[in-house]
Amino acid sequence: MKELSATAKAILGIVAMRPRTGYEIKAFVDNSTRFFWAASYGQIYPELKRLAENGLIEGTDEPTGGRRRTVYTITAAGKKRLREWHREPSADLEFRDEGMLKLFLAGAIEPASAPRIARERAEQARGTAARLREIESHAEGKDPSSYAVLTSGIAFHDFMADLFDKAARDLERGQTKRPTGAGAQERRN
Amino acid sequence: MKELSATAKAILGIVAMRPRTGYEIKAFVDNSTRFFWAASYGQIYPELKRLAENGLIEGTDEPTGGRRRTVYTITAAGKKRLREWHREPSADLEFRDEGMLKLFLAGAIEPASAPRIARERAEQARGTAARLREIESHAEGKDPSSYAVLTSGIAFHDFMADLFDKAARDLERGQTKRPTGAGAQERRN
DNA sequence: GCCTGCATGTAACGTGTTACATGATTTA
DNA sequence: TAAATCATGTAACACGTTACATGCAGGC
Repeated sequence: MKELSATAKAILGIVAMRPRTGYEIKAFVDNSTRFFWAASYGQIYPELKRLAENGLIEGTDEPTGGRRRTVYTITAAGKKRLREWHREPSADLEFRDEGMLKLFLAGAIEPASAPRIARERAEQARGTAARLREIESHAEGKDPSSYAVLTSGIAFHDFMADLFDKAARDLERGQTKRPTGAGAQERRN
Repeated sequence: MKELSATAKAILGIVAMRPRTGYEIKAFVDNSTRFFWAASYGQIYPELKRLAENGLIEGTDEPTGGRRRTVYTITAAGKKRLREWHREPSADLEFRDEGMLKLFLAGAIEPASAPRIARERAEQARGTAARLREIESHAEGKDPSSYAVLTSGIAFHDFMADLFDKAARDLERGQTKRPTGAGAQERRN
């Protein structure tokens, strides 16, 4: 039995919260972890099968009328595996941000458009923060740690919005405080 | 000539800053855009060929002694393409954060370890911020917009460190301020 | 003469998204 | 009865990383 991918662990963890079908897992991901951990049907269904084959979860047929339906429950082995994972060091966060990329390259493309790019990115962040607040208001994962993550997500996107607004203002004024000697040196680390 | 991938645009943009070899592009990415846009040789070299075939960049052989070396320069068509891209709406930022995932699932795995997870994640963020400060101190991309992005990256990781430290403190005290009625309602959006 | 850095490339692999196919149940 | 939602699944494709192969140049 090979290493599990991080996505496999995410699915395993969600099943650990309470038994669910593949469809329910997708719905749960879409309105909770989506912003830091997404998953598609193309991953979920094959992964559920693999986890079941490895004895980490167990599927029970629970049809609703004539509609087939398999509910997965975590096993003792699955719980053990999750606790092990919890103790291992985590991978660095990875993110790709096309807005940042555009802003970074603005000088080589059209310097004058830099403030606009920054403003647009700020707007995007505000939108995301608003959607997270929406989720928070009828929050499902109500235990302390998942609530902490939700709150952090909101704070994070609020922060990004402020950051890009500030960058836009600086760029508009042409006051980007470039590293011209003293100023930049005194605060390294 | 099909759509360019976002990575293709990143490479095109870097060539637009000044002519470079594939090797130099990789080095540049590794110590500037890496934290919001990474790229590997496996992408860079094939992509440079494709961009050249499409007439967006042009490769010139400039060997150093007997060592073959191709320097790529942006063409007029390439510049045009970049300006078009600059005007299109950007994709949402996407990020995956294994530390956040662990924290989110902590309640279903081992609630008592949640503060530790949060502290570790904070430590990681401090490390990343420190590496960015290092880059900032001998910054290559010195134009206002790329400098703004670098500064933002530092502020971002500092913020993440504070965020997770704060979450850790709250979780230690068991004071996670859960959405118990009024408090949570009054500030939704 | 050896190691590090410059330089180019590819094959294999793993991961993830999109689009499609199928069909039952519930609600308007 | 039509549309939305519950439910499962896969095939094709796109994207990215890792590991390897190759070879020259410069400094110790």
